Amino acid sequence: MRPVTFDKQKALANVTHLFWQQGYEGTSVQQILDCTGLSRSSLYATFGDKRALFIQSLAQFGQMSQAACMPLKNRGNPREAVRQFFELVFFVMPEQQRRLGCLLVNTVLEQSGLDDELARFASEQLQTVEQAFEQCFEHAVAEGRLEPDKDPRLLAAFFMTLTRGMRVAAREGQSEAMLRSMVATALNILD
Amino acid sequence: MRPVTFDKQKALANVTHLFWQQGYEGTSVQQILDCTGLSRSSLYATFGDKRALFIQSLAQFGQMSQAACMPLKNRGNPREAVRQFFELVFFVMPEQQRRLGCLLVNTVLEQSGLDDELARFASEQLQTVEQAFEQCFEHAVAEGRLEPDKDPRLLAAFFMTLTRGMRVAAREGQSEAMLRSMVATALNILD
DNA sequence: TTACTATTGGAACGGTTGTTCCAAAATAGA
DNA sequence: TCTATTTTGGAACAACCGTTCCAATAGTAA
Repeated sequence: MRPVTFDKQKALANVTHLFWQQGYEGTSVQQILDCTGLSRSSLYATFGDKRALFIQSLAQFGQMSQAACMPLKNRGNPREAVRQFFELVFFVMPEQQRRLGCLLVNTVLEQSGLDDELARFASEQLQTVEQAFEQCFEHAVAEGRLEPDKDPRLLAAFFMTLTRGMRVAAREGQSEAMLRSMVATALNILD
Repeated sequence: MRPVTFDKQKALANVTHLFWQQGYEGTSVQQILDCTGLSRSSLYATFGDKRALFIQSLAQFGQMSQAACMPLKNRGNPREAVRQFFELVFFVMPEQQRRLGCLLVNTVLEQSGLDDELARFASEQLQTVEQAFEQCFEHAVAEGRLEPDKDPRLLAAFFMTLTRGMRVAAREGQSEAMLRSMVATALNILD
């Protein structure tokens, strides 16, 4: 048997980055071949067609998003947990990468009404992050770190929506300083 | 001379609605012909090519967005002005329309990195709305309706980013009740 | 070295894209 | 009614889309 000569994971990462920049419809199979160095046959053999490949990219990106939820799972000051979440999602990466926004958000907007299955898949990944927020706040209320009149579900939706908005703003080129200020402003909601 | 038999404004409105649903790349010229009833020749004669037509759609949508800023221009309680803005942008229309999100936001995400000129044009329309927010808060501070330690520019960016996020959430199918709650939560920032 | 098998490169496919062009149709003015 | 002018319908275009297929290649095991 002849062995595969390319790194599947690395190829997928490159493709994900391409989809992240240009979206699903904006990326052609030819560009995918160029950026991975794969041949058409190899691409279809290892990943299936373009749509299947895109789903794998969404899944990979979703896992990265999950990783950014880690601070929300540490018990402690919820305000600090949320701050660290935004730090991970927006400010750890270089500006060039922050300007791409979020592949999941981009996909929801691009594919709603066109391929609702893709849009729903992306949306589900985002909801997982929202659940991490919600659990963080639930624990905080239970442990007295958050006033009991705060609604964990509403707060989670609020911060998730702010995240979505900041992803859009980042793609519009909003400055890091302004993004940081908005986080600081929003954190007052928790007091 | 032979007169034109169709209503140009109505045709543009139909096209705008189509772009709003499906995006720029997701909409084919054939679909545009079907939804307007125009022939290829008439379309190209009156609107130019697809890209030029899309720009006209963006401009039309931008004007609608400006109209929603009216409450921000009335002197009075800024909190009430902001509340009315969200009322106009999200809750006056039927759910079916709210679920489309915002053509400008959709375009920013779709076209950044592909056709930066289109993305910038859409982004500029959004910034005009942000300026309306900023002037509203500036006046409010000057007239003592808002505490002087509030930064109008930051508050404007914050509410604009919340709007962007809510537009995404609306396209994801977020309920009206939840969207209303998020507005109520955000308004606390002004206290 | 030989035979086998999975991988690979590239040609070829039908379909759709946006755009152009031209002849036919239709109306206003004379 | 006749002419002039513009709109209109539809054919035709080249370019690109995603996908399939097949023969050549290359590495492995015997």
